[in-house]
Amino acid sequence: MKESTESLNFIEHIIEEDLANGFAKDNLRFRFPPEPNGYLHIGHAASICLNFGLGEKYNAPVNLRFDDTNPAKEEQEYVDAIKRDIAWLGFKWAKECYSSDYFQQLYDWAIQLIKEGKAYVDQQSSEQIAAQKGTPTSPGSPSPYRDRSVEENLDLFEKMKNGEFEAGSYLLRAKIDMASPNMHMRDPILYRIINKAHHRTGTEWCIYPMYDWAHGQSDYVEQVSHSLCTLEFKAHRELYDWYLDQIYDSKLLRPKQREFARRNLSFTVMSKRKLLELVQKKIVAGWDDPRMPTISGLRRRGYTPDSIRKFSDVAGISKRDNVTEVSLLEFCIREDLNKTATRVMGVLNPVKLIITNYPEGKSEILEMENNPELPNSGTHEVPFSRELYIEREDFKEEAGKKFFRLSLGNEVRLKSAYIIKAESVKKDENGNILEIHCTYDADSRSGSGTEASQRKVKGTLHWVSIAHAIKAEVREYDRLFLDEAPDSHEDKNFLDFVNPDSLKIIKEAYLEPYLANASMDEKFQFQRLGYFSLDPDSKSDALVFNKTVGLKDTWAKQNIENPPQNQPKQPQTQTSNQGKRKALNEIQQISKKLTNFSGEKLNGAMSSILELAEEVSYEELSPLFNTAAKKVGTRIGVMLTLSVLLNKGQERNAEIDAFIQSGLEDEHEILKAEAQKLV
RNA sequence: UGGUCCAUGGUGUAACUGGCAACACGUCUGAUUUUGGUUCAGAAGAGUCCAGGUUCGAGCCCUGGUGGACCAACCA
Repeated sequence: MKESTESLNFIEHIIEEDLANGFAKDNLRFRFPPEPNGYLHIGHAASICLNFGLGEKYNAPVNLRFDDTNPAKEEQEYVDAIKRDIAWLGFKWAKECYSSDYFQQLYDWAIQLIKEGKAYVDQQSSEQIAAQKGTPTSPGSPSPYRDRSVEENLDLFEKMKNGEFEAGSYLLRAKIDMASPNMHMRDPILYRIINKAHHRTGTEWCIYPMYDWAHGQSDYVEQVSHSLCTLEFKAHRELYDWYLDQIYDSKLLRPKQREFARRNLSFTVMSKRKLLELVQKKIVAGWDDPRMPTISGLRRRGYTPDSIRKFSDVAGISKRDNVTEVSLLEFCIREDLNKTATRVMGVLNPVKLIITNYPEGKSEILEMENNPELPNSGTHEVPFSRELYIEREDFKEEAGKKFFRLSLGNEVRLKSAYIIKAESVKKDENGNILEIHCTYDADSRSGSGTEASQRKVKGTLHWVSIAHAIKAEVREYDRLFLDEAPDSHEDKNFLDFVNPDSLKIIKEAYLEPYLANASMDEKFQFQRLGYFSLDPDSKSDALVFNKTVGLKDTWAKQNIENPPQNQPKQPQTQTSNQGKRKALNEIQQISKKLTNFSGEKLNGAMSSILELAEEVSYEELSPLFNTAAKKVGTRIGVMLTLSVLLNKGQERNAEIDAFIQSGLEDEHEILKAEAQKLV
């Protein structure tokens, strides 16, 4: 068991409490229950890591159960992809299960329900049934077929099962409560007729159980102790329990469902339906497009299982709506790759550099560290010669004080090689730089131990020898959407926010020859650029690298004006994405802090209160006259608001006078002063 | 208009039966650095949606508001 110092999430608290109440640890059992109708994404990873993590923590089995009750949507392809992804994440399931394994048991239980008068066959259209269902605010009404005899129900259900009816013509429904405030309890559907081959049971069945009927019973069959799912299933819990009540044998373990919030990531979408839409509309190249938040997309992008597990761990589990910043995910992958990726050099946007005092035709082999973070990671060879490519952005004819790279008359080091000095440039008729002419210090070779080699220079550049470089394609990715939460806008479709520049293909990048032998599972850091790994599109003579994530770049940051977000909350406008909050409410929140403020902050806060006060009515304000004496800030805010109302012609009354009087008698100077103004 | 759930720095989570609000990401300094990376040292940023109550003491408990999410597929 974990140290008690470690903080637990609320699910773990529930389990600890169950254990404390006598639940046997050996009976703990979990499951991850995907529907095989799409690929797993980073949101699923949260659930996978939660369930399998619990399994590891408590040494309990975790089943992988495919919730395959709808042959119209599900396919073997998805089953395979899901298994691959979970295994890749490094988790081992105890048993591979399928809801379809329990179809016979489910059917038998359904017969039992019918015999007990708790289920009936309906034969209305879906429109009729929907109409009878009522709305969340008004009760439903019973189906005319609700009170069929047991015999008739049994007979019809038998015929449904035998395929004697058309798809959609008959249903089996549970008889619960058409007036329940919980819509799911208004005679939910148990079975529907679907004439489609199932990926596992083929054409054996033509009736298929609904999610609610299958899920809890599957948990029960597998003796899952804690059935964890996302919040939108909260309302299903009552039904989950009702179904269990009907079939539960008290000698067996009774599963319980608990719900947690799904994890959202900023600048992307996280629903299988929407991801499928991106695939089908060819906005991305497929489920495993490196821009997709799918596990397979992240894998192709170069993310590691560890980084995803770390992300899930550090993001946590709770019950509130959330949008986690992608920067957290990026932190997790950088942290991992920094320790493991082999350092290499590649030039993405080349400009030619000629070392004029380096002998023509000469080349030499230099040594380069594989990974400075890993003590025994060794070195690899990198060829050096007279003509090199460096990054175009790494040269400026005239540099400012803060530019540490190459400029005319200044020295920089070429990583793992020599110190060079830029002497002149050759340009075309449009002024574009064609060549940079440099001289090098022959004594300054890295690792030679000479005094010259240890000289401090302002910058270090990566480079590649033109004669030895290999060409490769490099694909750089940016966020797929321009909006932080693209699917949270009622008035706009998430596709409206697709980033048109999310993919940048560099057809000819120049890489050091060492990379010719790169393998698919190797991770690289292209020095000063970021982390890269091979894309499966690669051929042995045509490599394709994906950029996983860039290095943190404090230089780039200086060149972009980014709005500081570490400022104290501006009291002025609190509109944000919370929708319009009531003005008074905002005033209250600002007022509360008034006594902590001084100077400009105080003035700012007070003037925004005065502004907001324009929208406040006397009826709203007057209850706050009773605000406790010790809550001075709120009382000042109320006093300010009152002054605005009085200015607008609000008549004075006893209530108002009393409030002003109380302010006059107060010890707090600001409050007293504001009250004074109203006398 | 009903039911259910949620509300803690910019973001994500903590705070065990009430006890001076913690951690991570992000942001900003400075040092080190043959990656403007890493590492190291430090800083700013919330008084916990609002109000009332209980209490010596409330982010945690009670009451009433406010805001947000979910619920009416023969989907899961």
